[in-house]
Amino acid sequence: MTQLPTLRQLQFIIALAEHGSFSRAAEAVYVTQPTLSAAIKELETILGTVLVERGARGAVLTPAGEVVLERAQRVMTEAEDMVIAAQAAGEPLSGPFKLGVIPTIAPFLLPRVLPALRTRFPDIELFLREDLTDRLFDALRERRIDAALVALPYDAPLIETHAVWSDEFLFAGPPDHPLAAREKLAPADLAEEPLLLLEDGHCLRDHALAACSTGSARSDFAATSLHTLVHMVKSGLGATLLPRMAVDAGLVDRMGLEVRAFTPPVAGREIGVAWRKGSARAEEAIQLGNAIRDILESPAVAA
Amino acid sequence: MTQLPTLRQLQFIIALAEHGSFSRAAEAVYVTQPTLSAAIKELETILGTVLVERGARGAVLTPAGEVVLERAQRVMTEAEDMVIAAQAAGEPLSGPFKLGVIPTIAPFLLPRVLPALRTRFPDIELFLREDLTDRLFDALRERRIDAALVALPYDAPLIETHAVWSDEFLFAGPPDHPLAAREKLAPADLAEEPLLLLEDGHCLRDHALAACSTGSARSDFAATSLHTLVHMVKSGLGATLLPRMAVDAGLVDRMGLEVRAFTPPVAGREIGVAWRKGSARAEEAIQLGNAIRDILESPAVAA
DNA sequence: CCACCAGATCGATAAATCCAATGGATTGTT
DNA sequence: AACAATCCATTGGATTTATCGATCTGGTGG
Repeated sequence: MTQLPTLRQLQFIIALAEHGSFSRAAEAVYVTQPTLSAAIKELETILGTVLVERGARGAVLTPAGEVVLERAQRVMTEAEDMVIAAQAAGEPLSGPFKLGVIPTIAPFLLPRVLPALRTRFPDIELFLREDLTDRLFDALRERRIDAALVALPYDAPLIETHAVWSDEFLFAGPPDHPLAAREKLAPADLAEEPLLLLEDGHCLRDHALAACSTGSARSDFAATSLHTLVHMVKSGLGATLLPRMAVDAGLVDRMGLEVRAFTPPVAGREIGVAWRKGSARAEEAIQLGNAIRDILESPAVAA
Repeated sequence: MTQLPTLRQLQFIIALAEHGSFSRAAEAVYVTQPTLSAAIKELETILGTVLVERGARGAVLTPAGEVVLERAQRVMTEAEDMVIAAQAAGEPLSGPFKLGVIPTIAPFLLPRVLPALRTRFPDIELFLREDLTDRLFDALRERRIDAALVALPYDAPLIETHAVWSDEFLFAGPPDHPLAAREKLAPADLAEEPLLLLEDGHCLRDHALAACSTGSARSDFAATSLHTLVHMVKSGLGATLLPRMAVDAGLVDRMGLEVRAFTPPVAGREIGVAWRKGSARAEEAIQLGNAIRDILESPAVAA
């Protein structure tokens, strides 16, 4: 068995590469320069290769050093992931947990579930971040957040998901809208109507368009949030599809809008949790999703 | 910064999981049982979780322990890869190197390049393994071999390749074969002929079939090696395509077969090196491939 | 009830880690 | 040309850590 390096040594060479100087790297990892020098030297002995070019102006990695650096960073993140995964396995959903939520879910879901979540997981410190799906997925891949609540389906590499519940689409239009009077109403009936939707980038836009298969959106107007969207509908600019969750949360209360469900089969979008493939907190993400489902299914508390 | 475990501790818990007993695991990693006990205990402290269920009949991992085990194994292989990559970067193509070669290349290529390879890389210890492409790729993925010489294109996940040289297909048939007399000969001309090929699993079979687009093989006969294949051709069972490399190596010498090149554009297969994606020896595999190309392009030594 | 085996504990010792101080080499400045 | 400023290597000694042998404890099965 060949001698293995120490994680500490890997940490050191990463710091050395980052700072380009033994002294400054040593400072960064809270050891003295001789300690770091000795550690690097021993790492070079173990690996049988010179990793660092020592000069009067500091230290530069050799090509072999670059190779080692890259691998060392991977080893370190894997090791850190292991620590997180272990802590999570021992005491799930405790400590800091960074959750991303898309803007068409956040304002309607969070007020409803956050209190219950805190009751169920008293040790959790939930950090929330509201952003578009694309950017949340980027954040997941870059480990800036632990999980995200998004609408599915949404194709994304290196991302895994777990469905939590279905969010039905409702028709919403001005009171005098011709479709509002129909007995039966299918999403496809909107195909001929100009649809008022959120601006590009919001997945709700794409899912709504997909729901009324051949429909096309008004290209001259687009809303930046569901709240502005309903105001635009109120102004008679067109009809739209709203997620039931937003309506239940009171999005259109006292707006004087015509809102009605579609005749079955209903259309909608699937809400789910997403996490980076291989994430140390994948199991927790699933548990969180299930907990949210439970909370949503339990009778709502009267305000 | 959270405290990180030691690679040694990870090594210990892997051994513990493997042997199911503190004493035997300690033996396996050449420490005493108290040492291993202390190390595991400290690992549990660092991770803040109980990893092992201690019982009178030995030790069993807790669910959290299983999670840690899985991650720990990944960290360890990453770390080992780092050592290998570093050593390879410092002194490329030295030490043991396990190379797989497909059967339609090995007997014709190796005698020609092995001596020169040993001259060029005197410190290498080349271990050779002859097998079908599928099995070589499995071996690459399972880290049992470092690189493989195969024929491309060949679709395989987690495998990367680097083309080395092109191996032209030649027509081979009995002397009285009607096609042998043609002035111009294209692979497509074989479409109507019954083709004699290697048995299923050999990539040469697929590449040859692809070369004469609509061709179909004789389903009643298939050869197990190129040597038996030429004997079957000699017996008048049909015609075939042979890689030029095999012919150059003397496969059909004194056989009395009609062998001729196709009129350009010629058909053939690409020979290349393959390695597991992310392999620590990817760079060496490429270098080895380039070295083989150099050797093949240099004037052949007269026997 | 008693061996027996497994793991925990203990005390001593060997080894690794770390630091402060120092040395040698190079670069930039006066 | 001498000097000051960096930078990394080295040294020696203090501290911490790892490891071992011996021993203890607590379940299991006979």
